[in-house]
Amino acid sequence: MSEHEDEQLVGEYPSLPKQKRSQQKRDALLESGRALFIEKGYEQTNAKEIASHAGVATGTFYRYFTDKRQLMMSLLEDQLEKLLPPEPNWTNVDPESFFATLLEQHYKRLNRLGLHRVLPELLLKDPQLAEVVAEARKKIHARILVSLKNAREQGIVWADLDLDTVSWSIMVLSDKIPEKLTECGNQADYSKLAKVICRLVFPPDVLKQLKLNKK
Amino acid sequence: MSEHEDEQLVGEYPSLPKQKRSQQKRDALLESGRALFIEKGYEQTNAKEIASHAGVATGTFYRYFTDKRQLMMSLLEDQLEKLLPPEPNWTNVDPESFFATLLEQHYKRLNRLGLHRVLPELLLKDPQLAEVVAEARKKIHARILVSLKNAREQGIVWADLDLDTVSWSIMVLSDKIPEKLTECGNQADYSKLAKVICRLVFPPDVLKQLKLNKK
Amino acid sequence: MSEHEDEQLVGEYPSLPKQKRSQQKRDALLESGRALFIEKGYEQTNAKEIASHAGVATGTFYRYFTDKRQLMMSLLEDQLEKLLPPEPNWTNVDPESFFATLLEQHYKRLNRLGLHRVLPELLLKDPQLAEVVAEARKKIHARILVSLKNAREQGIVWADLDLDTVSWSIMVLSDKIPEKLTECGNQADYSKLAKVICRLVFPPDVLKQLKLNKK
Amino acid sequence: MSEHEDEQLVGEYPSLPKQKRSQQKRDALLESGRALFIEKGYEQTNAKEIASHAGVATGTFYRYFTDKRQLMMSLLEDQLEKLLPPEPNWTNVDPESFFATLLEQHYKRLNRLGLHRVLPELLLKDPQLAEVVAEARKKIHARILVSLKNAREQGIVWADLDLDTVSWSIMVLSDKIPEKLTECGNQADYSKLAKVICRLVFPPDVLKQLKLNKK
DNA sequence: GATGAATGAGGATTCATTCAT
DNA sequence: GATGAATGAATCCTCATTCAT
Repeated sequence: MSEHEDEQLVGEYPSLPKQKRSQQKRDALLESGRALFIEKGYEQTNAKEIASHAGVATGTFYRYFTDKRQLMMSLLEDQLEKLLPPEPNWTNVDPESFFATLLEQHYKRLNRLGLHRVLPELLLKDPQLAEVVAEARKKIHARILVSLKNAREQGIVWADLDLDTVSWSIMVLSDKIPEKLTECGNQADYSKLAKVICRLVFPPDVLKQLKLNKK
Repeated sequence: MSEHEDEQLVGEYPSLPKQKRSQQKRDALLESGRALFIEKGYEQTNAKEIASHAGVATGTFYRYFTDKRQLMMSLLEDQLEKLLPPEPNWTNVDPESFFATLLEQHYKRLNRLGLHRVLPELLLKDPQLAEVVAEARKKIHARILVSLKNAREQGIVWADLDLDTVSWSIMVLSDKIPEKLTECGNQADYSKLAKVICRLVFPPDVLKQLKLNKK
Repeated sequence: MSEHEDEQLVGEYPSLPKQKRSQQKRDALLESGRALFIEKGYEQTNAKEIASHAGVATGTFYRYFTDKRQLMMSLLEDQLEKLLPPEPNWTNVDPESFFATLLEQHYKRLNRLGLHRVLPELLLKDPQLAEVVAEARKKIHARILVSLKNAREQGIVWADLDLDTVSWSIMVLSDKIPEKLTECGNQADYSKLAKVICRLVFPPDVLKQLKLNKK
Repeated sequence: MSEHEDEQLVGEYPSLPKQKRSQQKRDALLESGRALFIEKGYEQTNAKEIASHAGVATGTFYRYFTDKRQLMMSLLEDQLEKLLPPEPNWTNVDPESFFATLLEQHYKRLNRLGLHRVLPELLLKDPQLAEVVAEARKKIHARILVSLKNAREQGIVWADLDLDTVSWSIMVLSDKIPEKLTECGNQADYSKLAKVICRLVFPPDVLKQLKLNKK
């Protein structure tokens, strides 16, 4: 057998759960893994704990996952794509409100996943997983970039900024919201940050016009 | 040298090395710790490896540090403050070049430290250390904020943005440079990012004026 | 069986063994611990040895005991009270034979426990355990004292001796039998020591009378 | 070199200290060893601590002793023989006062040595040392036995007791004084125990006569 | 399928002893 | 002689993984 046999993203499941009870157990394990990874960190959580938190025996864990790394991968697979932002139609929205709402939603999703707290640790130790994450980030980045390019074609974004850099900046700032809220403490910062992001994208006069359009 | 000179934040060392050879060993251990933490991750590195990488016996490690956590703390203490940005005089510099240079320096420092790759992992598991880091970040944030406030008094920054949010954004974007360079691959992105940051701070006409002043 | 039945003095076990096989392993570990403590001394025995002597893996030891100290405590708990002497009815027994038999039994019990050889070492290093042992000794002392007091009320013991001191002396001499047999080598010394003890308790004429009563 | 080269009692000294400074250091080490053995137990004390308590470097310890075992042996050699009781002249003393005084002195010596607290631990792990101690005890036992035999020739001890057992009992009870004082707390128990011991030796009428002789 | 007891390699740490200064 | 830093074998304990029930 090749050492690389599980180089598809998540590897083969020890068994493909087809029945309802099985699926429930697998879900319980995923959820317990997520909760414990967030609470105590990836490294500090072991398979036994995940199993017992999910109300199953240690051995059962290994029926559904080869190890906690695979469970982690499944979590990521399930959820990373949920972070893709929607494609906005700039002429229909108030960009500041739009970004503020987006940031809040993004923050809530990040918080629900919670994984952003453990990811950095994992990326270092698990290059395969790092790739999965990088891929997801590239998608997000690309999605933002496309929006910006569309907007530029409409002549509504700064002409002198590198859109790739701008979209990357938006992504980074969005990702760091949880940290900002922790560091600065103010729960209503979304609109402030939304304003900052809008400045990166729209010249003030354009922004004013867009707001008027909306109303 | 006073016996108490480094009894601050990190607690007492198992032994305060007084002799030159000792200091060399301690330094070798610190450097090995740094290198291995960066290379393999904090969790994946153990005291034995650090010692052997530094060319000393396992026991010697414990002569100088109570455990690898303390070594980590020492690394941070030694180096976090080196990340403080200088206080700029906006009327004397071309802001874009200034930021580009700053970003490049910051990137090089981060890379030299390398610790940014292991920090996230640690912050989760070690609240005491998290505090040290948060403190350092607050200092950096504050330093940037002060610069911006001075600039605002000179009427040279956007009047409608929250400076706290702007300075936080600058810090976050700076910190993520290593990641950007990895993700996007382009080593000459500093000026692009510098432009983006300048847009957050200076209205375009002000910026043009500042550039002229410089010349 | 109640889950709480042995949560007394020794604290909770890492796991309360419920199954028969488990109980067997736990017992095997206890027995191995006892044997090795006696053979090599407490300090000289480690968990790995106890486990391998019991035919289980090191980790299994830690499933049943937090450390060897707890195993020691369990041994003591199980067995100290077995050393309590029976309450004699002086008018029904030949005191010399009674004591001789008692001494022999006590000796055999001590030998079976074997712990008397390691106890002194432990008492110094483990005050909690020292308390357990002191408590047991106090019970034994008290039991002897009660017997003597009853006998004195019947007017059959020396009137001029301090009964507390006498009962303490009996306890001490009994405890040292193993040492005496080692030092002096004579296995049939029980009756000699019994005579000595009888002299501490009964005036010769009373003793003669008691012997007659018996016959 | 033979593995048995130090089978004389204490082994060869790494160096025979002839000079005053050396002798002082050696004494300081012995005293520190004694103090720490008593305070923390033999096993719990290490060479480094003994050295530092004596105000010398670790290496110096090994100049004077091959290891802490040898230091222990030296302590015993120096002091065990001090425990030999004096030869009494029964016709000249009040036996009860004599024994009471003897017990008190013995107790004080034991306490000064303090070693009785660590001996049991050692005897088990170090048969060579056990022999040294057994030898010393035999001497003490013999000394008491001789006294008793002399007394018996004068017809002043019980005729029906085994003198060997009686002398052994006296030794054991004497050795346990520290424990009795701890267990029972009464510092003035010497005379009570002296009475008990006298009962083992002298018939009451003889004792009365001896007391009269004294006066 | 499910269980959870058992495994044992591996990490963290200590300390008796040596030896360069 | 004296020093104390350095050594590394040995110990304690954990936990990912297996497997008999």
